[in-house]
Formats: sequence, structure tokens, C-alpha cells
Amino acid sequence: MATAKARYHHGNLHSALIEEALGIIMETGPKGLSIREVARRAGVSHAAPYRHFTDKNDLIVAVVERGFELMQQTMLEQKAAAEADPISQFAASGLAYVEFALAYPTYYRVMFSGDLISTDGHVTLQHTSSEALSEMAKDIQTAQDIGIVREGDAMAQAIAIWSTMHGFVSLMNDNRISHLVDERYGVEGIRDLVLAAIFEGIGISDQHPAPNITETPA
Amino acid sequence: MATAKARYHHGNLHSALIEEALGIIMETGPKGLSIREVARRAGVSHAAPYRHFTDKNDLIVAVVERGFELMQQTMLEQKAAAEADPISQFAASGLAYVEFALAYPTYYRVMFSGDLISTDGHVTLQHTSSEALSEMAKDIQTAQDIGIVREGDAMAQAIAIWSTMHGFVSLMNDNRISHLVDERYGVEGIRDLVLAAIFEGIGISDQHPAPNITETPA
DNA sequence: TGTACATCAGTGAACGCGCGTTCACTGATGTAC
DNA sequence: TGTACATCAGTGAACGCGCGTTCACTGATGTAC
Repeated sequence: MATAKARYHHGNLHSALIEEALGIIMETGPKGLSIREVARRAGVSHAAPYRHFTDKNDLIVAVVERGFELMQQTMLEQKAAAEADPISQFAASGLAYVEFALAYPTYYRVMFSGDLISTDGHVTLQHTSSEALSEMAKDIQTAQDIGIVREGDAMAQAIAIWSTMHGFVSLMNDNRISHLVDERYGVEGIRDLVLAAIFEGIGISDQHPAPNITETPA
Repeated sequence: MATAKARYHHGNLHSALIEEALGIIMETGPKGLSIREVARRAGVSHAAPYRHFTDKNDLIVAVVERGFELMQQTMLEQKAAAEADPISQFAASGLAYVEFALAYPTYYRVMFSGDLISTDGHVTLQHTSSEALSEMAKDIQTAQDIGIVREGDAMAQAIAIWSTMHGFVSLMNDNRISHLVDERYGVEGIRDLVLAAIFEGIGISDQHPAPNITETPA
């Protein structure tokens, strides 16, 4: 019985490489990511990855795509677990987004900052972002139609909300406001204040009780 | 008469190196930044920088500090040029911030993402961010006191506003929403929508006419 | 004003490093007959 | 069921590269006398 490592053919090297790359990013940060290190971790020669990815950039794009899948999945899960009203669902999605970004700081950074990826790889990813944004604008539009969100350009509101969430987690992950966490608010405290500000911004608090955003999902 | 290049002693190599590093970041991006390339551009041997900076990280910290100085300077200039009321001044500052970030995307990224800098270098920079944020919270508090901004935790409002600005420019610079610029809004259009959303968020639009934020500074 | 000397900014050769990528190869797998 | 063969995943040596950093040095500068 040959061990998995001893086998000449790995069996599932493609996804194993993505997985290892992900691990490197989360442990060492983006700088530590190299084809050779990925191969090393996968227990394979450093030329082997070239059977599955045309070059380094190709691998990174795969890793990032994987990241968006994971993120979208947890957002959908939390949305499904929330109460049925649109506001609660919206809050659940947003909370899941923020939680993901705070839980995997370096991964989130790689996904969003173009640092590692060449411009060519961006096309698919731009598409992903763009779709998520349209989705959000659609939800906002619906909420406006039934009168629970302030009237206005729904896409503009979506951009502002996304900006706030993205900015908040970026500043947190880059240690720009993390000192306030210890000194004044907790992580959940500061997070909820920002989410509350978002709701304030689209006028929900004027007519509705604030949604229960302090209930952290498991 | 010896040319500047031919002189054995450069005269002002310290700041010249910072300047060249800045140029590299803006042209080539952070990846292209190396001690050797900086020295090359300054017309000096690649060992010379070590007379002025202990190592690469030390140089980068200097570049980033320089960036914050430049940014703060333009913000203060625009603030001084604005009308005397607090709202206009606030808008002018915010606009200058956004303009700076959009004008120097890679520079802004280096300043804010910890990519290039080791954790040790962060201390001063954390301090800089922290001070700017307190300043902003103080302004907001003042505005609350005279009743032109919605009541609430001023620091929390400051964090939310900063998050929105930072998130917006980051998403713009990383091409996450730039497609909307062409398709739907212009750069100024989308920028002003976000700034308007910020004002909406702190309740200014309820009682005041929106400040004239569309007037781009020279 | 002139000279000896300390100081220190800049030189250039050298070090070791890890990287991305290529290439001729070898070993395993599966399929046609 | 057995065999020949095509396919292709993985190997390991080799390439050239630019990098950060060190080190003994050299040339310019300024200052004490």
C-alpha cells in the first residue's frame, strides 16, 4: 500500500495546489507565495505545477476565484439562516462579508488588492465584483419599492455601502483602527457601530427598529 | 564645472532617494521598488543608499511618511481655501483626501496596505492615522454640539466616514467599480455620490442644503 | 592663508539566495485490439 | 484476459535573473592649528 505521498501520480494535484497556496497566503502572507513553495508543500517537484497552471499568475487567479466562491457561500448560508424579512437578510449578508474579511485578512487582501495579479487576470474577477454589486443594488431597489429604505439611486447606495464595508475591514486588517478596538470598543462593538452607520445612511433606522446585528453567527 | 551627476558627493542623497523611490512606486508599482533600482535612478552605486537608510524597510517607511505629509498638506490647503463654515471645510478635506488617493493610486496603496512594510515600521504610521482620526472625531463632535450633525458617538461616525472614503478609493483603484464610471457615472459623479452618501449618513442633508462638493479644486 | 588629518559619503566587487521557467526524461495509467 | 501503445502527470537538472547586504576601499570635505 503506497502512501499518498509516495505515489507517482498525485491524483488531485490541481486543487491540492490551490489549497496549499491558500495556506501559504494565510500563514505567511502574499509575499511568501511562490510556485516552488506551493510545490514543496504539496510534496511534489517544483516543475509539477506547470502541468496544471500555465504560470504563477494563473495559479493566483485560481486561488482568488476560490476565495470568492468561499465568501459567497458563507454569505448565502448566513442569509438563509436569517429571518425572512429583507432587512435581516441584508444585515446577515453584510455581517458575513465583514466576518470573512476579518477572519482571513491576508486572503481578503489578495482577493481585492491587485498586488499579486496581473491586469489580464482581472477580467473574470471584475465580472464577479460587478455581479455582486448589481445583486446588491437590486435588493436595495426592492427595499425602496416597499418603502423601507430611503429613496435614491440604488446603485449609488450599493457603492457607498460596499465602500464602507470594504474600507472598514481594510483599515482593521491593516491595523489602522485596531488600537481603538482594545482601547474603546471590542471587535464586535466597532463592527456593529459601522454596520449601524450603514443602516443609518440608507435611512432604515428612521422607520424601523435596528435589525439585530449583534447576534454573531456560529 | 562638474555636473551634478559627476560629483562624488551627491549633496542631498537622502531626500533624492526618497523622491526616486516615490517615482518608482508611481510608475512601476510597489513590486518594482528595490534598493538597486532606486540607486540606479539616483545615479549612484547600489551600496550608497546604505549610508542613509539602514535597510530597505527603513527607506520604505521614509517614503510612506513623506506620503502622509504630502496628503495632509493638500488636505489643509483645500480646507483653508474652502468657505468658513464647518461643513464646507469638512467637505473640502474629504474631497482632497479622495482626490489624492485617486491621483496617486499605487502610492496610496503603499501608504495604507502593510504590503511593503514590516510590522515594526508601523508604529509611527499607526500614530499618524490615529491622530488624523481623533482630529476628525473632534470636528464631528463640534458639529454635533452646534447641532448640524446627527447626535451619536463621534468617534464611531469618524470611523464610518473614513471607512467609506478609504473603501471607495480602494475599490476604485483596484478596478472594482471603475467600469461603472464609464458606463454610468463619471469619476466626479461617482465620487460625489459617495460623498453625498456620507453626508446623508451623518444627517446633514436633513437640515442643511448639501455643500457644494462638485467644485473640484485646481 | 596653508597644511595635516579626521570624517564620512560613495564605490565596486563579491556573497548567497530563492525565484520562475524550460526541457529532455521517466514512470504510471488507461484504452484499443 | 493479455498485450502494445499512446498519453500525460511528475521529475530533476539547469538556465538566467535581480535582489539585499557586506566589506575593504577611495575620494572629497571641512576643521584645528
